[in-house]
Amino acid sequence: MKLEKTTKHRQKEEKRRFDDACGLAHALELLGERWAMLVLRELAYGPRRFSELKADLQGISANVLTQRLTELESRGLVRKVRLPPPASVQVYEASEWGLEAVPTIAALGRWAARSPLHDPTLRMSHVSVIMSLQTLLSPELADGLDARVGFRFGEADYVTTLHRGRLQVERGEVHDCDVVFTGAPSAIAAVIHGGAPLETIDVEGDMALAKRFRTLFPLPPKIG
Amino acid sequence: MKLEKTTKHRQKEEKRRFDDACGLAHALELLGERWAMLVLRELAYGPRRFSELKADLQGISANVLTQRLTELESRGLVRKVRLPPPASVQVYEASEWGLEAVPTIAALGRWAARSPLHDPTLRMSHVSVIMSLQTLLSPELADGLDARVGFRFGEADYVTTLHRGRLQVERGEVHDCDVVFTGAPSAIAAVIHGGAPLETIDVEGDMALAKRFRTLFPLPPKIG
DNA sequence: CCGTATCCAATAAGATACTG
DNA sequence: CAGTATCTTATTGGATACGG
Repeated sequence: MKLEKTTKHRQKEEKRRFDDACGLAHALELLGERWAMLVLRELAYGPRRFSELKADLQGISANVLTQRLTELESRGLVRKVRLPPPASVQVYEASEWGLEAVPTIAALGRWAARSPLHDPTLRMSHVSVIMSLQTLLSPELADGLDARVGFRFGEADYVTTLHRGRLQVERGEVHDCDVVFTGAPSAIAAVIHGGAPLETIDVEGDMALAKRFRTLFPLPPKIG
Repeated sequence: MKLEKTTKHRQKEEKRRFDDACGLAHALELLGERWAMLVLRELAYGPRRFSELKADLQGISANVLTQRLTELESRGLVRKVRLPPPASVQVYEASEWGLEAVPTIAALGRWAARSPLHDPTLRMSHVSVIMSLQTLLSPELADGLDARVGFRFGEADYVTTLHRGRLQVERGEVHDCDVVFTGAPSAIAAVIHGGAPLETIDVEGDMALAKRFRTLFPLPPKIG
């Protein structure tokens, strides 16, 4: 005989909980769904529009992106904002608290880079490239070095400031930089993390600084 | 007209990848599936048997647990070990590298505890309770305090050592402790994190120490 | 162009029964 | 105890149609 429907039909509202007071379990309820952490990553350096997110999160479908954004908004990680005229476009931005999770998820990325299964030749978004710089910067190697380094990825520009072994990041027009890297995100990542020749991207400014800069972000050792 | 089957039928082997070189995306391929991080959490303090995992991960089904363990094993985070006779039982243990992810996922838990949606009255496993102590310990509050504190949860015992603002953890028999807490995981968590009266659990040993100990693990402030 | 909503096929998760 | 096998339900992704 069959039990009617199922023993205890879950209500739609309380679907798929872990029912675990552990903070980690709650973290997974907040942003454990597929794509959710990657959406938050894309918002790490400022608000983005729906179509940008869809383009940079290669493979996500519009309906899933809509759902993830709605969920993240209802949970307080993301806000839906309409920019004032004349721009007047709709953007999504991470809340203060949502941004606080970013260093932790970046640390997860650093940990995963030690996996032999990791394939660094795949596509990267510009956000991923900038985040990898912040995450992999070695304070020892950067010790005593001050620099203002610009990035032009085509769809987005960043200015990063190296100071006291930390890399501060701002999105926006490149100006007053000591050196500027121009190229697709994957190409720039290949130069900085993969040891590809500097000539494969455009570099303007202090070439000696450019050469030193690319040595400051050592990949963690692969596991054996 | 319909395209035959689908435009590009994914091979089973390359199912559901993110196709993103970002370390975070790879982390999610390694342990982003439902339950995977919680399985790893359960292995944080030593090997566990299948039935223990199934019991402590309330709500997981046997087939999903089997699948998560198999996947984590094939990815190098977990090893399947048969203990030598006379025990001769099968256990699962985290690899060195797998253990390296634990502080990061614990940090995610700490972040999530600030959510107003977090319900700390739900069930906790003994591993979660011990991990919450390690994660929430305030080095400032614990400054200068040395203590050996035991926990008897019924199904498992731990000895924790407070030294130099850090809490070291070992699973195993309680002995030579300054104070020992005995009770269900949720009851002990309620006393230490929730401010429940000390009398709701068993405390043996230095009562003054017990009273101070429970103040060393402040919850992060709720957002609001 | 900016999204939303809907439908459908393919997977993943869940419940439960069952086997060595 | 340690899982498999099987069936049901939920989620995902892809395509496409729709509203501002």
